[in-house]
Amino acid sequence: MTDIIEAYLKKVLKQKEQVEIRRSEIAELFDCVPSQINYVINTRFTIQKGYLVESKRGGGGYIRIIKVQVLDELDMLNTMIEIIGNNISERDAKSVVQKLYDDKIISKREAKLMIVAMDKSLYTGDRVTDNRVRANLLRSMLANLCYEEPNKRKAD
Amino acid sequence: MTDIIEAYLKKVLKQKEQVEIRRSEIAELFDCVPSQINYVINTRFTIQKGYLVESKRGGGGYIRIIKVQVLDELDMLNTMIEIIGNNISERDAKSVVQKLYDDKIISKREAKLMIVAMDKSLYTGDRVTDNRVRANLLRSMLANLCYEEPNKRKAD
DNA sequence: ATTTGTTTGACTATTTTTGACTAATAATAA
DNA sequence: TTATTATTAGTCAAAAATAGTCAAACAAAT
Repeated sequence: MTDIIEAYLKKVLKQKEQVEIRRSEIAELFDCVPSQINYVINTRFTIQKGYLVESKRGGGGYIRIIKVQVLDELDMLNTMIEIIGNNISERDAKSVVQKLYDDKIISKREAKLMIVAMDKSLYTGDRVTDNRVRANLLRSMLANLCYEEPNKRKAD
Repeated sequence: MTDIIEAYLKKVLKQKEQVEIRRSEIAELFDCVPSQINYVINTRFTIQKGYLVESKRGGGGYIRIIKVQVLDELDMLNTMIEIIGNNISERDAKSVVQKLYDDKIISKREAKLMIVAMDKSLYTGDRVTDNRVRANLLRSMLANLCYEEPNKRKAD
Protein backbone atom coordinates (compact mmCIF):
# COMPACT_ATOMS: atom_id res chain seq x y z
CA MET A 1 0.00 0.00 0.00
CA THR A 2 2.79 2.38 0.93
CA ASP A 3 4.49 1.57 -2.36
CA ILE A 4 1.31 2.22 -4.31
CA ILE A 5 0.71 5.59 -2.74
CA GLU A 6 4.37 6.49 -3.19
CA ALA A 7 4.18 5.59 -6.87
CA TYR A 8 1.04 7.63 -7.31
CA LEU A 9 2.57 10.72 -5.78
CA LYS A 10 5.80 10.31 -7.70
CA LYS A 11 3.91 10.01 -10.92
CA VAL A 12 2.27 13.34 -10.27
CA LEU A 13 5.65 14.81 -9.34
CA LYS A 14 7.07 13.69 -12.65
CA GLN A 15 4.90 16.30 -14.32
CA LYS A 16 5.00 19.02 -11.71
CA GLU A 17 7.44 20.45 -9.23
CA GLN A 18 5.05 19.96 -6.38
CA VAL A 19 1.85 18.24 -5.47
CA GLU A 20 -0.78 19.28 -3.01
CA ILE A 21 -3.17 16.78 -1.55
CA ARG A 22 -5.91 16.58 1.00
CA ARG A 23 -4.90 13.79 3.31
CA SER A 24 -8.37 12.37 3.83
CA GLU A 25 -9.07 12.33 0.11
CA ILE A 26 -5.99 10.30 -0.72
CA ALA A 27 -6.70 7.99 2.17
CA GLU A 28 -10.17 7.48 0.80
CA LEU A 29 -8.90 7.00 -2.73
CA PHE A 30 -6.59 4.18 -1.65
CA ASP A 31 -8.89 2.93 1.06
CA CYS A 32 -6.53 3.28 3.96
CA VAL A 33 -6.38 5.18 7.22
CA PRO A 34 -5.28 8.82 6.97
CA SER A 35 -2.19 8.28 9.06
CA GLN A 36 -0.96 5.92 6.38
CA ILE A 37 -0.38 8.99 4.29
CA ASN A 38 1.87 10.39 6.96
CA TYR A 39 3.79 7.15 6.97
CA VAL A 40 4.33 7.30 3.24
CA ILE A 41 5.50 10.86 3.47
CA ASN A 42 7.77 10.28 6.42
CA THR A 43 9.46 7.30 4.85
CA ARG A 44 9.45 8.13 1.15
CA PHE A 45 9.52 11.87 0.80
CA THR A 46 12.32 12.79 3.13
CA ILE A 47 14.78 15.59 2.65
CA GLN A 48 17.47 12.97 2.03
CA LYS A 49 15.52 11.87 -0.99
CA GLY A 50 15.16 15.44 -2.13
CA TYR A 51 11.68 16.44 -1.04
CA LEU A 52 10.27 19.12 1.19
CA VAL A 53 6.88 18.80 2.79
CA GLU A 54 4.59 21.54 4.01
CA SER A 55 1.14 21.22 5.46
CA LYS A 56 -1.65 23.03 7.12
CA ARG A 57 -4.46 21.76 9.33
CA GLY A 58 -7.98 23.03 9.75
CA GLY A 59 -10.49 23.91 7.08
CA GLY A 60 -8.93 23.90 3.66
CA GLY A 61 -5.96 22.03 5.07
CA TYR A 62 -3.44 20.33 2.78
CA ILE A 63 -0.18 18.49 2.48
CA ARG A 64 2.23 19.81 -0.12
CA ILE A 65 5.22 17.85 -1.38
CA ILE A 66 7.88 19.87 -3.17
CA LYS A 67 10.81 18.58 -5.17
CA VAL A 68 13.92 20.33 -3.93
CA GLN A 69 15.68 22.34 -6.61
CA VAL A 70 19.43 22.64 -6.67
CA LEU A 71 21.48 24.61 -9.10
CA ASP A 72 24.30 22.28 -10.02
CA GLU A 73 26.48 19.41 -8.90
CA LEU A 74 28.48 21.39 -6.43
CA ASP A 75 25.36 22.88 -4.94
CA MET A 76 23.81 19.44 -4.67
CA LEU A 77 26.85 17.97 -2.96
CA ASN A 78 27.04 20.80 -0.48
CA THR A 79 23.35 20.53 0.24
CA MET A 80 23.73 16.83 0.89
CA ILE A 81 26.73 17.38 3.13
CA GLU A 82 24.64 19.75 5.18
CA ILE A 83 21.76 17.31 5.36
CA ILE A 84 24.06 14.56 6.55
CA GLY A 85 25.31 16.56 9.51
CA ASN A 86 27.12 14.76 12.30
CA ASN A 87 24.95 11.66 12.40
CA ILE A 88 23.08 9.67 9.85
CA SER A 89 21.23 6.38 9.84
CA GLU A 90 21.95 3.65 7.37
CA ARG A 91 18.63 4.22 5.67
CA ASP A 92 19.02 7.94 5.27
CA ALA A 93 22.62 7.55 4.12
CA LYS A 94 21.56 5.14 1.42
CA SER A 95 18.81 7.54 0.36
CA VAL A 96 21.39 10.27 -0.08
CA VAL A 97 23.62 8.11 -2.25
CA GLN A 98 20.66 6.92 -4.29
CA LYS A 99 19.62 10.51 -4.87
CA LEU A 100 23.10 11.39 -6.13
CA TYR A 101 22.95 8.46 -8.50
CA ASP A 102 19.47 9.36 -9.70
CA ASP A 103 20.71 12.85 -10.42
CA LYS A 104 23.70 11.45 -12.29
CA ILE A 105 26.25 13.03 -10.00
CA ILE A 106 27.88 9.69 -9.34
CA SER A 107 28.17 6.56 -11.45
CA LYS A 108 26.54 3.28 -10.63
CA ARG A 109 29.80 1.76 -9.49
CA GLU A 110 30.51 4.73 -7.27
CA ALA A 111 27.01 4.53 -5.85
CA LYS A 112 27.43 0.87 -5.06
CA LEU A 113 30.80 1.45 -3.43
CA MET A 114 29.30 4.10 -1.22
CA ILE A 115 26.16 2.17 -0.44
CA VAL A 116 27.98 -0.90 0.76
CA ALA A 117 30.13 1.35 2.93
CA MET A 118 27.01 2.63 4.71
CA ASP A 119 25.99 -0.78 5.95
CA LYS A 120 25.44 -1.05 9.66
CA SER A 121 27.03 -4.48 9.85
CA LEU A 122 30.46 -3.01 9.11
CA TYR A 123 30.65 -0.71 12.11
CA THR A 124 31.08 -1.04 15.85
CA GLY A 125 27.59 -2.09 16.82
CA ASP A 126 26.99 0.98 18.95
CA ARG A 127 24.29 2.95 17.19
CA VAL A 128 25.38 6.39 18.29
CA THR A 129 29.01 5.80 17.34
CA ASP A 130 28.05 4.15 14.08
CA ASN A 131 25.82 7.00 13.00
CA ARG A 132 28.61 9.46 13.67
CA VAL A 133 31.26 7.44 11.83
CA ARG A 134 28.89 6.88 8.95
CA ALA A 135 28.25 10.61 8.68
CA ASN A 136 32.00 11.26 8.75
CA LEU A 137 32.58 8.80 5.95
CA LEU A 138 29.78 9.98 3.77
CA ARG A 139 30.60 13.65 4.21
CA SER A 140 34.23 13.00 3.40
CA MET A 141 33.41 11.06 0.30
CA LEU A 142 31.03 13.72 -0.96
CA ALA A 143 33.43 16.51 -0.16
CA ASN A 144 36.01 14.64 -2.17
CA LEU A 145 33.71 14.62 -5.17
CA CYS A 146 33.47 18.39 -4.98
CA TYR A 147 37.12 18.74 -5.88
CA GLU A 148 37.10 16.44 -8.82
CA GLU A 149 36.80 17.03 -12.49
CA PRO A 150 33.28 16.37 -13.71
CA ASN A 151 32.23 12.77 -13.83
CA LYS A 152 33.38 10.92 -16.91
CA ARG A 153 30.39 8.70 -17.44
CA LYS A 154 30.73 5.17 -18.53
CA ALA A 155 27.63 3.62 -19.96
CA ASP A 156 25.63 2.28 -17.04
CA MET B 1 15.00 -30.42 0.22
CA THR B 2 17.63 -27.73 -0.11
CA ASP B 3 18.51 -29.15 -3.52
CA ILE B 4 14.91 -29.10 -4.64
CA ILE B 5 14.37 -25.50 -3.66
CA GLU B 6 17.69 -24.54 -5.20
CA ALA B 7 16.70 -26.22 -8.46
CA TYR B 8 13.35 -24.49 -8.46
CA LEU B 9 14.87 -21.07 -8.03
CA LYS B 10 17.56 -21.72 -10.60
CA LYS B 11 14.98 -22.82 -13.09
CA VAL B 12 13.21 -19.51 -12.71
CA LEU B 13 16.55 -17.72 -13.01
CA LYS B 14 17.19 -19.47 -16.30
CA GLN B 15 14.41 -17.40 -17.80
CA LYS B 16 14.88 -14.17 -15.91
CA GLU B 17 17.72 -12.13 -14.52
CA GLN B 18 16.16 -12.09 -11.12
CA VAL B 19 13.48 -13.69 -9.05
CA GLU B 20 11.46 -12.26 -6.25
CA ILE B 21 9.79 -14.49 -3.72
CA ARG B 22 7.81 -14.26 -0.55
CA ARG B 23 9.66 -16.44 1.89
CA SER B 24 6.58 -17.88 3.56
CA GLU B 25 5.01 -18.75 0.23
CA ILE B 26 7.96 -20.76 -0.95
CA ALA B 27 8.21 -22.42 2.44
CA GLU B 28 4.57 -23.36 2.13
CA LEU B 29 4.98 -24.55 -1.43
CA PHE B 30 7.74 -26.95 -0.45
CA ASP B 31 6.28 -27.67 2.96
CA CYS B 32 9.26 -26.61 5.01
CA VAL B 33 10.00 -24.05 7.67
CA PRO B 34 10.66 -20.52 6.44
CA SER B 35 14.21 -20.46 7.72
CA GLN B 36 14.98 -23.29 5.33
CA ILE B 37 14.74 -20.72 2.59
CA ASN B 38 17.45 -18.71 4.28
CA TYR B 39 19.60 -21.78 4.40
CA VAL B 40 19.16 -22.39 0.70
CA ILE B 41 20.02 -18.81 -0.06
CA ASN B 42 22.99 -18.68 2.26
CA THR B 43 24.52 -21.83 0.87
CA ARG B 44 23.51 -21.78 -2.79
CA PHE B 45 23.02 -18.19 -3.81
CA THR B 46 26.14 -16.59 -2.48
CA ILE B 47 27.95 -13.75 -4.14
CA GLN B 48 30.80 -16.13 -4.91
CA LYS B 49 28.40 -18.20 -6.95
CA GLY B 50 27.25 -15.15 -8.82
CA TYR B 51 24.10 -14.12 -7.04
CA LEU B 52 23.11 -11.01 -5.23
CA VAL B 53 20.33 -11.15 -2.68
CA GLU B 54 18.17 -8.30 -1.47
CA SER B 55 15.27 -8.46 0.91
CA LYS B 56 12.78 -6.46 2.87
CA ARG B 57 10.82 -7.39 5.98
CA GLY B 58 7.40 -6.21 7.07
CA GLY B 59 4.26 -5.82 5.02
CA GLY B 60 4.94 -6.47 1.36
CA GLY B 61 8.27 -8.03 2.27
CA TYR B 62 10.25 -10.09 -0.22
CA ILE B 63 13.50 -11.82 -1.03
CA ARG B 64 15.02 -11.00 -4.40
CA ILE B 65 17.77 -13.02 -5.99
CA ILE B 66 19.68 -11.36 -8.81
CA LYS B 67 22.09 -13.04 -11.19
CA VAL B 68 25.31 -11.11 -11.50
CA GLN B 69 28.18 -11.36 -13.86
CA VAL B 70 31.53 -12.23 -12.34
CA LEU B 71 34.28 -9.96 -13.58
CA ASP B 72 37.72 -11.19 -14.49
CA GLU B 73 39.39 -9.22 -11.72
CA LEU B 74 37.77 -11.66 -9.32
CA ASP B 75 40.90 -13.57 -8.40
CA MET B 76 42.93 -10.52 -7.70
CA LEU B 77 40.20 -8.95 -5.62
CA ASN B 78 39.67 -12.12 -3.63
CA THR B 79 43.34 -12.34 -2.91
CA MET B 80 43.33 -8.79 -1.66
CA ILE B 81 40.29 -9.42 0.48
CA GLU B 82 42.14 -12.28 2.12
CA ILE B 83 45.19 -10.17 2.69
CA ILE B 84 43.15 -7.45 4.33
CA GLY B 85 41.75 -9.84 6.90
CA ASN B 86 40.06 -8.48 10.00
CA ASN B 87 42.29 -5.50 10.62
CA ILE B 88 44.17 -3.07 8.49
CA SER B 89 46.05 0.14 9.13
CA GLU B 90 45.34 3.33 7.27
CA ARG B 91 48.65 3.10 5.44
CA ASP B 92 48.20 -0.48 4.29
CA ALA B 93 44.62 0.18 3.28
CA LYS B 94 45.66 3.10 1.16
CA SER B 95 48.31 1.08 -0.59
CA VAL B 96 45.78 -1.63 -1.36
CA VAL B 97 43.59 0.97 -3.03
CA GLN B 98 46.57 2.43 -4.85
CA LYS B 99 47.39 -0.99 -6.23
CA LEU B 100 43.85 -1.39 -7.52
CA TYR B 101 44.18 1.89 -9.28
CA ASP B 102 47.59 1.04 -10.70
CA ASP B 103 46.17 -2.20 -12.03
CA LYS B 104 43.30 -0.26 -13.59
CA ILE B 105 40.68 -2.15 -11.65
CA ILE B 106 39.21 1.07 -10.33
CA SER B 107 38.98 4.57 -11.74
CA LYS B 108 40.68 7.56 -10.25
CA ARG B 109 37.45 8.85 -8.78
CA GLU B 110 36.72 5.48 -7.25
CA ALA B 111 40.22 5.31 -5.85
CA LYS B 112 39.87 8.71 -4.27
CA LEU B 113 36.52 7.81 -2.79
CA MET B 114 38.01 4.74 -1.21
CA ILE B 115 41.13 6.48 -0.03
CA VAL B 116 39.28 9.19 1.83
CA ALA B 117 37.14 6.53 3.44
CA MET B 118 40.24 4.89 4.89
CA ASP B 119 41.27 7.96 6.78
CA LYS B 120 41.83 7.48 10.47
CA SER B 121 40.30 10.82 11.37
CA LEU B 122 36.84 9.57 10.38
CA TYR B 123 36.66 6.70 12.84
CA THR B 124 36.25 6.28 16.57
CA GLY B 125 39.75 7.11 17.71
CA ASP B 126 40.34 3.67 19.17
CA ARG B 127 43.06 2.12 17.04
CA VAL B 128 41.95 -1.49 17.43
CA THR B 129 38.33 -0.71 16.63
CA ASP B 130 39.28 1.54 13.77
CA ASN B 131 41.50 -1.04 12.12
CA ARG B 132 38.71 -3.55 12.31
CA VAL B 133 36.06 -1.20 10.91
CA ARG B 134 38.44 -0.10 8.18
CA ALA B 135 39.03 -3.71 7.19
CA ASN B 136 35.28 -4.34 7.13
CA LEU B 137 34.74 -1.35 4.89
CA LEU B 138 37.53 -2.12 2.51
CA ARG B 139 36.62 -5.79 2.19
CA SER B 140 33.01 -4.90 1.51
CA MET B 141 33.93 -2.40 -1.13
CA LEU B 142 36.29 -4.81 -2.87
CA ALA B 143 33.77 -7.63 -2.76
CA ASN B 144 31.35 -5.27 -4.38
CA LEU B 145 33.71 -4.63 -7.27
CA CYS B 146 33.83 -8.31 -8.17
CA TYR B 147 30.39 -8.35 -9.70
CA GLU B 148 28.15 -6.48 -12.02
CA GLU B 149 24.41 -6.61 -12.43
CA PRO B 150 23.45 -7.44 -16.00
CA ASN B 151 20.85 -4.75 -16.64
CA LYS B 152 18.23 -2.64 -15.03
CA ARG B 153 14.69 -3.64 -14.40
CA LYS B 154 12.59 -0.89 -12.91
CA ALA B 155 10.48 1.10 -15.26
CA ASP B 156 9.88 4.40 -13.55
C1' DA C 1 33.87 -42.07 15.01
C1' DT C 2 34.18 -37.78 13.35
C1' DT C 3 33.17 -34.25 10.56
C1' DT C 4 30.26 -31.82 7.58
C1' DG C 5 25.86 -30.53 5.85
C1' DT C 6 20.66 -30.05 6.67
C1' DT C 7 16.41 -29.27 9.13
C1' DT C 8 13.86 -27.16 12.65
C1' DG C 9 11.99 -23.84 15.66
C1' DA C 10 12.37 -20.34 19.14
C1' DC C 11 13.69 -15.88 19.33
C1' DT C 12 14.89 -11.36 17.11
C1' DA C 13 14.65 -7.43 13.82
C1' DT C 14 12.40 -4.62 10.52
C1' DT C 15 8.67 -2.53 8.09
C1' DT C 16 3.97 -1.55 7.48
C1' DT C 17 -0.75 -0.88 9.04
C1' DT C 18 -4.06 0.79 12.20
C1' DG C 19 -6.46 3.64 15.34
C1' DA C 20 -6.91 6.40 19.46
C1' DC C 21 -5.53 10.57 20.92
C1' DT C 22 -3.56 15.35 20.15
C1' DA C 23 -2.77 19.82 17.78
C1' DA C 24 -3.70 23.46 14.62
C1' DT C 25 -6.59 26.27 11.86
C1' DA C 26 -10.81 27.98 10.04
C1' DA C 27 -15.57 28.97 10.53
C1' DT C 28 -19.17 30.34 13.29
C1' DA C 29 -21.62 31.99 17.23
C1' DA C 30 -21.91 35.09 21.19
C1' DT D 1 -13.50 40.42 19.72
C1' DT D 2 -13.73 36.22 21.96
C1' DA D 3 -15.26 31.70 22.66
C1' DT D 4 -16.87 27.57 20.63
C1' DT D 5 -17.20 24.17 17.22
C1' DA D 6 -15.95 21.88 12.98
C1' DT D 7 -12.45 20.45 10.07
C1' DT D 8 -8.41 19.30 9.06
C1' DA D 9 -3.42 17.16 9.83
C1' DG D 10 0.17 15.02 13.28
C1' DT D 11 1.93 11.71 16.73
C1' DC D 12 2.71 7.63 18.81
C1' DA D 13 2.48 3.15 20.13
C1' DA D 14 0.37 -1.34 19.47
C1' DA D 15 -0.55 -4.94 16.27
C1' DA D 16 0.38 -7.31 12.10
C1' DA D 17 3.27 -8.92 8.52
C1' DT D 18 7.06 -9.97 7.00
C1' DA D 19 12.39 -11.71 6.96
C1' DG D 20 16.88 -12.95 9.75
C1' DT D 21 19.76 -15.43 13.24
C1' DC D 22 21.39 -19.01 15.78
C1' DA D 23 22.01 -23.13 17.90
C1' DA D 24 20.30 -27.72 18.79
C1' DA D 25 18.92 -31.92 16.69
C1' DC D 26 19.42 -34.83 12.98
C1' DA D 27 21.47 -36.93 8.78
C1' DA D 28 25.04 -37.95 5.48
C1' DA D 29 29.56 -38.53 4.14
C1' DT D 30 34.38 -39.71 5.18
